[in-house]
Amino acid sequence: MDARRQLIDAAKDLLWERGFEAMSPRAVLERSGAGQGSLYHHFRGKLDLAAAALSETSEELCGWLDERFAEGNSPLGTVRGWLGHPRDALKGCRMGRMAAEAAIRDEAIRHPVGLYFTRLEQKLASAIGEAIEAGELPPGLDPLDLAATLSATVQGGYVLARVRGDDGQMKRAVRGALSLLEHVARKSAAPVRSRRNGARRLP
Amino acid sequence: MDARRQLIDAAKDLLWERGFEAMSPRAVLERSGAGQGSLYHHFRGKLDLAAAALSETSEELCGWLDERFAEGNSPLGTVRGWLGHPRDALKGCRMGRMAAEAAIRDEAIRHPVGLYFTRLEQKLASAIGEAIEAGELPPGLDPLDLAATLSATVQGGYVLARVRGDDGQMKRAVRGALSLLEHVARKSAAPVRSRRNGARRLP
DNA sequence: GTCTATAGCAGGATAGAC
DNA sequence: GTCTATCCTGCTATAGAC
Repeated sequence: MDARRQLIDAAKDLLWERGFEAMSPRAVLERSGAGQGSLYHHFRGKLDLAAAALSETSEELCGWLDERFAEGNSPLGTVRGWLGHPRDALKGCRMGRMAAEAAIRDEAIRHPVGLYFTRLEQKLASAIGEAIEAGELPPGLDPLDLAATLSATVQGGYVLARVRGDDGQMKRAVRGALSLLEHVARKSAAPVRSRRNGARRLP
Repeated sequence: MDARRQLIDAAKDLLWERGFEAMSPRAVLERSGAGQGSLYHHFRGKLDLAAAALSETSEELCGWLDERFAEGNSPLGTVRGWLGHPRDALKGCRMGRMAAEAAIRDEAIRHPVGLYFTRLEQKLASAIGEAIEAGELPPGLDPLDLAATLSATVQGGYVLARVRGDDGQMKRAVRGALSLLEHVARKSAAPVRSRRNGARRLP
């Protein structure tokens, strides 16, 4: 039962480093230290192993999101904090990386990855919605649209950084997004701040 | 000399559909109708062929950018037009797709891809700069940062669409970006519009 | 220049002993 | 449950005839 753990851990790493297509069962075995039989005893094959590994990674990242978005900042501060969080741009995103794989069409692969982005979108959209209610952002912005824009900016930041071989591309993309938020926020800072208390998020 | 053409055309398609790792020389040969020998006569191998194919695609897309950004709209209108241009989100970006490939570390692969994004960034940044000078956008926005944000939004739109299996994600990401631009533009519409004529771009 | 034939090797999975 | 040995397939490249 320990071999299963080792196999999943190795697969998680390799999926991040190489992606699904380029992750060979052999490489997983070597890195995990397990023997051939273990892999095919615990999993139906490479795809099944990858699905298990991605599910774990997805849950870890979702857990991280839950923590991050539960902290006691203002809604807009939370969004800014998430945007500005340091990222190893040249390594790529463990979930977003799967977008280029043909296997993303397979439900077993797409499901865990999709879950992460669904969760991210929900968290962002609800923080944005609260920011609007609190007068930190102007009404007229659609929270779902803006959530998609911001998560796309980060995912695109990974892409730009990798194709240019320059981790500064992520920084620029994030700075630009933060700057847009600043500008729309400044605009709404004075006029609103009204009847509604906004939704404070602390206990 | 015709075989070379067929090979490159087939490679361009396959790189888009499957990416570099998953593009086998065999598949290229089958699709192109050429024989084994032709490939290794005209190219040193798979990587060399892929580099040639990506260079062509990159030039085509750069040419498209040149046309697109030379049209006679206002600077901000040009940016909006590029953002809103219809895209087949689930197919992915022919250039951005390469970000996930390990081969992106190879200069022969990264160079043509990087060229496209450099060109895109220049076009966007200069249009944004002109928009600022013309008072369509507020000063205080950094054109390079914003250019990175917008190209990242589109690239991320592809990623989100593919991992969610939902082409609407691209639309949302783009709508959100357009909406942010609207808001910062409205803000600057009145105050500026001053001494400088802005940079008109028609002949 | 283009073709067919084939080499050499790695990927993914299975068999069967322990 | 875990191991080693092994199978089949397809990928990448080369050889050498036409």
